Amino acid sequence: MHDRPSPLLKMIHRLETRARLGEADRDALLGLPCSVRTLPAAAYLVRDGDVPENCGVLLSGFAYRHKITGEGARQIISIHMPTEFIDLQNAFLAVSDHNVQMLTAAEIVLIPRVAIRDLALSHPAIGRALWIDALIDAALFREWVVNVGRRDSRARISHLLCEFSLRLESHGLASSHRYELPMTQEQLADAVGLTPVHVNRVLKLLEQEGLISRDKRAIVIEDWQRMREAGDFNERYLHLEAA
Amino acid sequence: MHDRPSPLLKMIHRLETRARLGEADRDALLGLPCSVRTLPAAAYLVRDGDVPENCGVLLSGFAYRHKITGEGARQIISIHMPTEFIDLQNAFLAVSDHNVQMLTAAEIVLIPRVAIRDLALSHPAIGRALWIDALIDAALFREWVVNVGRRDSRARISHLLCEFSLRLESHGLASSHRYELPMTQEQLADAVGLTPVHVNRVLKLLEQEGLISRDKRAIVIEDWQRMREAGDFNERYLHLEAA
DNA sequence: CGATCCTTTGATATGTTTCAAGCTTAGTGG
DNA sequence: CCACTAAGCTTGAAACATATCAAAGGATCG
Repeated sequence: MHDRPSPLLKMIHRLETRARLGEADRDALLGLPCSVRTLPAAAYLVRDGDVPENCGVLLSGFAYRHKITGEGARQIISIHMPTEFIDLQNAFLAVSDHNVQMLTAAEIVLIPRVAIRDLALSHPAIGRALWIDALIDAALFREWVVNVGRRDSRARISHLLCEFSLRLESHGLASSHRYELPMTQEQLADAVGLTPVHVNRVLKLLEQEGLISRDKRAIVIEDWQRMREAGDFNERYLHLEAA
Repeated sequence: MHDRPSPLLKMIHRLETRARLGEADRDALLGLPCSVRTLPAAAYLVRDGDVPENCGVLLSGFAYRHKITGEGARQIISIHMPTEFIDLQNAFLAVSDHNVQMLTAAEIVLIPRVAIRDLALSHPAIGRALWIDALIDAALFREWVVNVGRRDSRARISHLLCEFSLRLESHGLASSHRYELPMTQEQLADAVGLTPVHVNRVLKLLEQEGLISRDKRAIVIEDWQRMREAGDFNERYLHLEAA
């Protein structure tokens, strides 16, 4: 008999940076019932109003959450990278209040919501790690409210690009403020509450100012200090030290 | 010897609507070390960058959370009513990423963060109730991102007025869509990402349209159905059934 | 009863959207 | 391997929603 390595290994590793896990905690996590699913870009995992049976962990690729207004406008609410829980709230809330969709082709691990919930409640160290995860999630939402509510277009976009850079680096997926932005300008627009046309103009402007350079969707932040200022960016809300 | 009734009674009662608590859970909550503090309107409880020792529960009055941008603009992020936790995230995250300020004079109960944290991790039923609380908090942030990102001024303000109405009613603090809005138009503006001048004009408009009526800060939503439409309001995100 | 804070109103300025069209790139089938 | 197509990006001109500036009018509270 021979165990395949759990698809959750990397996620567990990330949780260990949040709270020290014991042997029993690790075993419990490894024992979680789960199934891996491969989804193409743009596939929905959860829809607004669904009553999901699972929580998803992103293994590879990028995902995003969004809502559609009555007018048909879309607002992207968060962007997720590998090893992150995409919809932890399903563990405790019955009905989903937003959509979860793939930004790129992606693999996700599905874990029954009750399994996650029971683990969070029965294993203090795991509970703690999940709490931190969920609370950082909420901290990002708060910052996005500010971004979209009180910053002009240049700052909004700069802020998002800064956030993306630091988050990717903290996941070990980029360095030197250089990365591949996995979204179209239309999606970018929906993340910052602007039109795609205007996003295009602002990106061009940032490039002219020498703050960034672009090649297709590859972004290089050429001057991190000035970019931080342009985006009114302060990484405190990312709570990177909690990781 | 004679115990004074715990100031936390109402909050505990609210938690019981989230998860069934046993005798031991209730005792643990009642045994929580805590102190009551009375704060005047506009007093700060926590400031961005603080490392708070406590979590606050609102006993009476209203509080709000906000952030200030580098340009000096303020964005209000949430508004809190009696029995709610104002800053649960302090239990698990060391440094605060936003300000918590009183909207009106208020009484708050301070509970040491470690006490809350240990309780959340050691008592599954309490943990569950707190999880639901925190996740609903996050659900409101998400809706606010949408509100501020993708709705025009009329819808934004209508949405906020609808949210306020339902939340107050669910707390037993209002009925018939009639309530006292505990904020100035400037604060309203900071909650929806507009200027106070424009908020004023939109309120006037909503009044002319017969959707609301006002007297000082007393609001009556005269036509709930049309107001819901105007605000593109769907209460799903409030997860009222979880209560 | 004066002073301060809030609300209301008008005129003008501006950032962003909307509309429309051309351009580039990547993918697909002949 | 080329031609075709669809998707995304870029650009310009005009329209519009909201901001800004400025000042007057209420309300509230020592």
